[in-house]
Amino acid sequence: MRLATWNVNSIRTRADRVAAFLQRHDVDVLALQETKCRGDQFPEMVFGALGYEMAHVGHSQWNGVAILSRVGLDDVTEGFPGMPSWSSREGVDPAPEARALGATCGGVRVWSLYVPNGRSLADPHLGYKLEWLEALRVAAGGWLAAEPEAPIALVGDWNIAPQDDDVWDMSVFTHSTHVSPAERAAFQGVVDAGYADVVRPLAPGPGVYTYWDYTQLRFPRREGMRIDFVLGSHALAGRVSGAVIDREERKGKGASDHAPVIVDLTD
DNA sequence: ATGGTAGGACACCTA
Repeated sequence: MRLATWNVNSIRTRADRVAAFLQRHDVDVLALQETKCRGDQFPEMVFGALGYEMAHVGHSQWNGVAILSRVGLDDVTEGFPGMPSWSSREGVDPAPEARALGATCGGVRVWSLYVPNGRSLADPHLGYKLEWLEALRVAAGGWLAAEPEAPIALVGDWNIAPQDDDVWDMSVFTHSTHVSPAERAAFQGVVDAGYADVVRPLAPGPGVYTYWDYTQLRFPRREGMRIDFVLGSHALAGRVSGAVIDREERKGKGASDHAPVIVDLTD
């Protein structure tokens, strides 16, 4: 089974590109983030024609996650138990949730995750991000406590660069989110709950990234960040036979600012 | 301290 994750930055703008990607790589399951459309706007026909079932949770403007699968799509769940809601906070404008979608595909429990962007170290969104990750740690730890050998993949845009090598220049990030000790500890918390980064051993850094800002020629200058991850439970990690970050997808006009991450699993 | 570019409900916010 071939599993991929991609922050697509608008599924409507890039539906054809995603379709071509699915075919080029022979992908079985694709988790998408930042679909940026309502449920009724999702281009279902494009992917249905290719034999994929899909589930998606959307919003008019931001966020939005989806899972496409041609190996079954069962037990679809919006959000994880305990997932905090930004809009429940007082004194701040409601922001869209639509950040987590789970489904069982080909026997693997797949979660497409779009971790909140902390915006800046002083912004209350960073507190929300940490709260969200803590709730994920608790939920994901609970799944393994109940079933230690469950094959579970937590995939998506984590908005965290866990290691210094995951950004092109640490000095640029000294007072920024994505690299703060608190965010890195939150990421490590999920790892400690029983989920390993299954891509890094097969695509080690430095200089290996999944995201390049659209501005300032970051991509041609190779100034990127590794912030998209496939974290796998013990049972899932033991089945990983390959991993690729498809840097080619960041090239050319009409590219997302993120590259897809692809993992091969033995049956 | 700002700007650069790209997305969206588009002249303004978010990434």
